[in-house]
Parts: sequence; structure tokens; C-alpha cells
Amino acid sequence: MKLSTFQQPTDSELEVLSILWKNGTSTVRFINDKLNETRKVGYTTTLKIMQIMFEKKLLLREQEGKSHKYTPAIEENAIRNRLIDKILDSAFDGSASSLVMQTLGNHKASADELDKIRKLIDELGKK
Amino acid sequence: MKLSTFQQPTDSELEVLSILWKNGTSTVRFINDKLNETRKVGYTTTLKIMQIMFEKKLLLREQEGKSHKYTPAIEENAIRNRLIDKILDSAFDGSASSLVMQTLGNHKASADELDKIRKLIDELGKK
DNA sequence: ATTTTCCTACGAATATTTTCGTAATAAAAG
DNA sequence: CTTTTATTACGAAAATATTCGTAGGAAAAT
Repeated sequence: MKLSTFQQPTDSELEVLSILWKNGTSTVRFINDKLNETRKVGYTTTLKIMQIMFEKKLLLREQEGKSHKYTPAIEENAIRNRLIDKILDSAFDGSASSLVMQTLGNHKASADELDKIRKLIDELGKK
Repeated sequence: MKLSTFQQPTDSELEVLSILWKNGTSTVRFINDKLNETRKVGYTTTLKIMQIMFEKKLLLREQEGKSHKYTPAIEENAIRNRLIDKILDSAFDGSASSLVMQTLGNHKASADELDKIRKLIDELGKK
């Protein structure tokens, strides 16, 4: 049993969260610069999205001089699980093993990574 | 290398596709009934979505008396891969093994399924 | 001290997705 | 034959997400 304690982030919001998870607490300026490494986004666009995220409680913020510093209010793993659940539900008939196999089949993993996965499977098998 | 030959389905469109993949060629009426097992949706809403999908070439259709029968124009696996790529990119830093481990960690798989995955890993390891 | 730069807040325009009402018409039922 | 039912096409409303312009003001540069 798990109840939804936060709103599902949109695609744009997820981009912002990813940058924050990777780089830690940041300003709008920093996030906007990062986004612009990939695609053109206006500063006020990013600002607006982050303000909305703050309202939705997806981000925390604190004053820092004239500007704000933002921090994710939710854990990366929570969102990861959410996303996994969503595609399991919508496209994999709820079958986790299908998702796993399809993923492994289409994306190279190093011998090292395969080993880690094997170990996890062994663990899971024991119980 | 793979280039995008079809448009990404929206969430609603994906629901329709799932039903079609599971049940085969169907009418709007059938899809709408299925959808209404889960949530309330008007008939013309479903009709409209399927008409748009036809325009986008996500569905094929053929006349059948007064009505149409629709068939998916794209393969389930193509969409599955698309969805996997998307969340890998947006939330898993591109790491397939992270996605796999997170999935296994959070969703029970039967001993049988675990076995199949193990075999796949062995296969992949050989190459 | 004045100008320029940088930030927030706000509102509105744009784009996209989802929803449904209405009209036309064909088929089925009576 | 007439009425009821089922279906498509179409357009537009509603809901949601994204984008950006403008104004106000604080800080920094000149």
C-alpha cells in the first residue's frame, strides 16, 4: 500500500529535478544554463516552471541574497519508482520481468553491471 | 541507429494501443467499453482520439458495415523501447542496469521469471 | 549618482491534449 | 413506413503544459 503524497511532475519538471538531483541545490540561473546546453529555453520560462514546482511542493527554496536557491522536495527513487510503475502499467501488462528483459536486450550493460544484477537476482531468489 | 518513424503516442493514445495489442482489431465501441471498465469516458471522446490516431498513422482502419475496425499500425515492442529509452534518459542517467535493478528491487518476480532473466544475462555475458 | 545587469512576480499568449455536444446518416427495430 | 439506435465527422470548449514579455526593484558596474 502506498499513497500518493506528491503530484506527478511533468516532463519539464522532471528535467529540472534531474539537474537538481545531480548537482544539488541550485539557482534558477544555474538550471537554466544547464537546460540551455541541450535546448534553447528562456530564463523566465525556467523561472516560471520552478515557481510552479515550488507551489506544488516539488521544490523547497530559500532566499540567498536577492535570489532563491532551490532543493528537490522529493527523492529521486520515489520518482523513479513512479515512472517504472507507470510504464509497467501502461505498456508491460504489469510484468516487471518483461520490462527487465526488454531493457537488457536493448541496452548494453558491462560485465560488471551484469554481475551486480545477477547477484541481486540470487538474493531475491533466496527469499 | 534508428530514426523516428512515428509520432510518440500520448497517454490516452497509449491506453488505446494497449487494448488493441491485447485484444486485436477492434471497433471504437469495444475500446470505449474497455476503457469504461476503469474510468468514465464518453464515446465521442474515444472516437475522436482514435480518429486522431488514424490521422497520425498510429492506427489503420477499414470499413466494416457502417463502422470502422481499427488495428495498431506500430508494434508493441517499438513503443516499449521508446518508453524505456525515455525514462532511461530522463530519470536513470541512461543507465540500463540502474533501471533493471530498481525494477527488480521493487516488484516481485517469480522464481521462474528470475530464471529466465538469469539465462538472458548469461547469454549477454558470453558475447 | 547614474546606468546597466540580474532577479522575482505576474499575467497572458501559445501549444497540446482531452473532452464532449451536435448534426448527418445508415441500420435496426417496431 | 416510422421510430429508435448506433455510428461517423466536425468543431469547439475545457484542461493542462509551456513559453515568454513586461514591470519593479536590488545589486553591481561605471
